[in-house]
Amino acid sequence: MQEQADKIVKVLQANGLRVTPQRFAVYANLLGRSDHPRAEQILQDLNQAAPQSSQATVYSSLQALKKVGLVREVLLEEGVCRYDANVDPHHHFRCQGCGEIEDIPWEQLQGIQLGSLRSGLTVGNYEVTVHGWCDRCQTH
Amino acid sequence: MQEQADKIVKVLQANGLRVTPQRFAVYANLLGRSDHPRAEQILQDLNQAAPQSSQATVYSSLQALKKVGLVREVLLEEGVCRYDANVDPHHHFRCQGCGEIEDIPWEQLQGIQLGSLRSGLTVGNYEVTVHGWCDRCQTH
DNA sequence: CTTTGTGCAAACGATTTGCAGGATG
DNA sequence: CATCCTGCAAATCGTTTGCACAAAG
Repeated sequence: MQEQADKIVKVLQANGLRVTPQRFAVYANLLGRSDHPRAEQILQDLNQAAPQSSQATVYSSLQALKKVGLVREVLLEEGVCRYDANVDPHHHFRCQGCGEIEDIPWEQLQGIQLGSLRSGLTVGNYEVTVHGWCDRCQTH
Repeated sequence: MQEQADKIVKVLQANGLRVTPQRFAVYANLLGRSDHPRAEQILQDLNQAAPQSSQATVYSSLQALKKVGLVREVLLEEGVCRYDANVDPHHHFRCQGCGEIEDIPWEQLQGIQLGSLRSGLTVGNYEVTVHGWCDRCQTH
């Protein structure tokens, strides 16, 4: 636990970010969950027991973390921005019933051929979004 | 042109939508462009010469068109909802420089194997989003 | 004539900003 | 001790809503 905390501090510093209790808490919270929360959900989670951070600070922490590449945005619903501390390439599955978002490991969707894209386009990265129904929402 | 207009009227009716000048204009506008505009851009385009529609009506027209499946949303940027009258399955390319979004024909990204998804998930549809740089933005 | 759409303005939710005080390196 | 961060409240952006009037089928 302490070891984990030290590691987070080091990662933040290595990326040129000052380590403040709030920023630490936001990043640690995001690392500890895989449900792609929105800023608001992180805020509530942090302040559940005792006030730890303000709304504006959560937003700015997320921006800072995003800028250095420690978190990324996940955009799968209209007007909703979710965050993910898993920055390794992976795909997403979104349940059309409950809205839950689940990671799909990179290796599980292989065989994509990007070679035939129109010339003139330079590919940086790509990802697949799968829409469907999860276990609990089979009765659509 | 007139032929095209008649066709649009028929499509709207076939989908159970009343044909109003505003709704017609929104759909025709979207059909005539491939740049995935936001609601606001459609509004401005329509009212460029003379007032044709109000903001609220553009939004509600888009909702109605979306509900019957004549247009779809494209979500590739934070907090921004774009619209597309091309509802055939296709993928998207987004330039990280200028933000331009370009369609990628479905056939151009083949070979995706969805078979190995975790059991319990039912696949509805999927799409690939490619991030990169377009012709004009090669100097990143 | 019944139902649905339009336009206006106000309301809304999510995110951003300005600024003064406080903490970090 | 210079720089950057925090917290508050106000501002902003895109979108939605309530309601009275108008138009479509």
